[in-house]
Amino acid sequence: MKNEWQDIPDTHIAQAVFVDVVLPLYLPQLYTYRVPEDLVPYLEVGKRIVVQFGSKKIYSAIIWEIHNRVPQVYEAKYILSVVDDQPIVNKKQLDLWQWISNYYMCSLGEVMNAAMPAGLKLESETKITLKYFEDIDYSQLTDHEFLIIEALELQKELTIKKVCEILELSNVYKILKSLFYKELILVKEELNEKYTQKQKECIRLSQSFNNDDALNHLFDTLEKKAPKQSEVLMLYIQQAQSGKPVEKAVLSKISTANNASSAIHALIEKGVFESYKLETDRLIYNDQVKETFELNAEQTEAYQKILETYKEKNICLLHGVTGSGKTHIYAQLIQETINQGKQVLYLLPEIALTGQMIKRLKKYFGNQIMLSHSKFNENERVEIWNKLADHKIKIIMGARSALFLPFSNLGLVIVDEEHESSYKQQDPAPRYQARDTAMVLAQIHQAKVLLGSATPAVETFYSATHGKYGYVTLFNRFGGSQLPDIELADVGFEKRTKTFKYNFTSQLLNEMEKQLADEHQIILFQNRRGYVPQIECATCNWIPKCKHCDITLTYHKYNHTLKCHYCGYKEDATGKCGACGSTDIGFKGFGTEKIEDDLKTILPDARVARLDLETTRTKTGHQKIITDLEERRTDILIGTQMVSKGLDFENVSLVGIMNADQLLHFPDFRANERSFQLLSQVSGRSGRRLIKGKVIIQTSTPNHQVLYHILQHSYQGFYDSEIIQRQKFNYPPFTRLIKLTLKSKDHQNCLNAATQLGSKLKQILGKRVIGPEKPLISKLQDYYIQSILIKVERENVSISQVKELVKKQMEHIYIDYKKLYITVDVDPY
DNA sequence: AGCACGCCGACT
DNA sequence: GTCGGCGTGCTC
Repeated sequence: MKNEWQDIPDTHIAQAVFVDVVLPLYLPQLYTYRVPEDLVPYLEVGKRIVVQFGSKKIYSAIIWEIHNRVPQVYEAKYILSVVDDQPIVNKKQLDLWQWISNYYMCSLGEVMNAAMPAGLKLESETKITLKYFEDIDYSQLTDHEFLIIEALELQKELTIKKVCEILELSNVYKILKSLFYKELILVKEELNEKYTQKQKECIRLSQSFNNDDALNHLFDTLEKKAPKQSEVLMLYIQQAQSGKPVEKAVLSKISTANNASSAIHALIEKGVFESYKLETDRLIYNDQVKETFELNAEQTEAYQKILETYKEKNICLLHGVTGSGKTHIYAQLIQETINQGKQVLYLLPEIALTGQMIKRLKKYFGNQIMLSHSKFNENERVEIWNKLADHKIKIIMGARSALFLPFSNLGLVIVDEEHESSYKQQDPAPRYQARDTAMVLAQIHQAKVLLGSATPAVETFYSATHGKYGYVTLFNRFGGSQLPDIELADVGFEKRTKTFKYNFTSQLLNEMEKQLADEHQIILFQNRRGYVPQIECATCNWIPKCKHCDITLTYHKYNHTLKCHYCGYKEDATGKCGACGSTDIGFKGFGTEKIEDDLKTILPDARVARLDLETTRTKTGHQKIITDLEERRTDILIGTQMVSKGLDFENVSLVGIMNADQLLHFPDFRANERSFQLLSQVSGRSGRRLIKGKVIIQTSTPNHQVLYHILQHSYQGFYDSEIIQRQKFNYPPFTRLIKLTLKSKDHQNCLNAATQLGSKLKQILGKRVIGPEKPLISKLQDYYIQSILIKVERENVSISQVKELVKKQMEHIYIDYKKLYITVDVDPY
């Protein structure tokens, strides 16, 4: 017989336990902590633990790995506690983090920062308090110290940040240290839970009044002496009949008494009511599914085809024109997926998240669906996170960051408007492309992906037509509305014939007058906000530039300022040349504000509105402009990019593109693709069920390839000519790009570092390396910029090896050059 | 990213 | 001579 005692020790030998953790910091590695024996049973990958990092800071970190490898070169600190009962980040999420960190060349800490709502990341704050309240020898104090003590006598507790504010200093450490050694203050690190459950105050009858006799008696006395209280009590009883808790705020709101809340208080005082707190959701949504939907014949066919391709492929592109009813197909697939008990992620570009489509899906799916976007505050984000983790919702509709939510059982990921450049996060790291990351997420979950677009990204269409993705089309416009007529207006020609006035060709202007006479509405698209982009001295050609950036300042007429759209720098427009003092200042180019102004002269009777960053600063501003147009209080809407997305207006019959040239001639390999997408999309705003729309594009290069394909409404034509260019010049989808950006406040330092890094990379990668070169914007916020582009072919080269190599070379550069920052952007946009 | 330590110039 | 500036390197 086996000795039972011998089996046990192997696993139970007291072996030190360590955890590798992810800290929510921009640090390249994981850190190893030791776990006290009593906490070992609570360890689990994905749980949060509390650790001290550095000499004082305390953070919550995520457990990445639990192991027994004793660190050889340093003594590991002990973890302080385990926060969660259950892992807060599941294994699949961590797999995604790992992939993003590898592919986009960033640290796990950076991914964690993007992935978790701030409310779930705990960080300590240093707080100081007075040690003694009496017997302070003020004569021993410096001026600074005195100020702090004085503030503490009033406020009890101060954060480091407050101390800095009081002293108007950036570095207060030494002063605090001195106070600490004088034994006047105490310094503590406090870890504060950021998330708080929202509470609402509710009212209920106290026990002694909760019977008919007492109530009747009460009514008798109140009716004469305090009619308001009587009314409030009556209202309460009505409300309470539903069985739901009665909110104090609701009660006082529905009461006709003008100060009902004081009546409620009086009743509380009398012991009739009791007030209590109820924890509540911030996210309130409809309970019932309100609408159903049906697919028409073409949609049904497309839907069937999608299901068919899913038998072989996991990814499918749904290529459908605007208004062809893609939403219905999405809805059908969502329904199908949740019927199988699986979750759905529906990604949209941020700007589209305010549109009508969301309202529609909410009506179909009621409380099974939830929105997640940047306008939500931290507490709301935590609630979405928790709701999904607790399986209280099945469908998430959100912007790119929704990828990071705690899905456990995804069945379908929809990426709508898949070509949108806002799927790519620019800054800070992780610089991920949400569409591509969504495909990886789906793979982790064994889920299907549906990419939807009317103008697919060239890379996507390439994959779809080369058998990598399924491909389904949907081309008939819903409700039988037709594609708009598109015309080009030749700016060069009209300038020569002197018919070009105030940035309008006569062709566009005549059409506008005609449409207005028919009481139709017009959208004008100008990809530039402000009044005019530049002002220029007519005498010496001086152009005002930003002090901190290599950017021409934009003139804004409404507050008479010159503004840098990159760093926000502002200065008053003096009306004088900064070089020669001449007052003969001219305008160059034009923005949305200028168009609005000009229209007042040209079409004084038209009601004009403007939709751009300036007018939509406020939350409600955006919506007001939209509803004004919907309800026909606006005749002409002038807008930037914003007008191209997610808006459908019944009565808009004309879209004017003020200047297509700046789009078409933008120096970037995606300029053609962007132009085609934007022009198609803006054109799609014109014309609906009853009206055949018209689009007029003003350009000085009417022979441009892209415009030709726009006129033909031919995506295929555009793609065919574009893909040849991409292959010829080694651009995606034939290569992968890695862009390195070097920044330094010292111009020479930046240039030298870039040159050295460039030549080192060229030694190994040869002509795959382009640059270094001065980018279009060569200085931003006082930093000089150089960029290096690496084109890596898709076949026969290991991209991960290239990445390793780049990393190594970057490390060398960091040793040789100080005060230098390098950012890496994989698949830049 | 913080934070601590160390070196250096501007003042009592 | 000290105070406070900022530059550099480390954090398990």
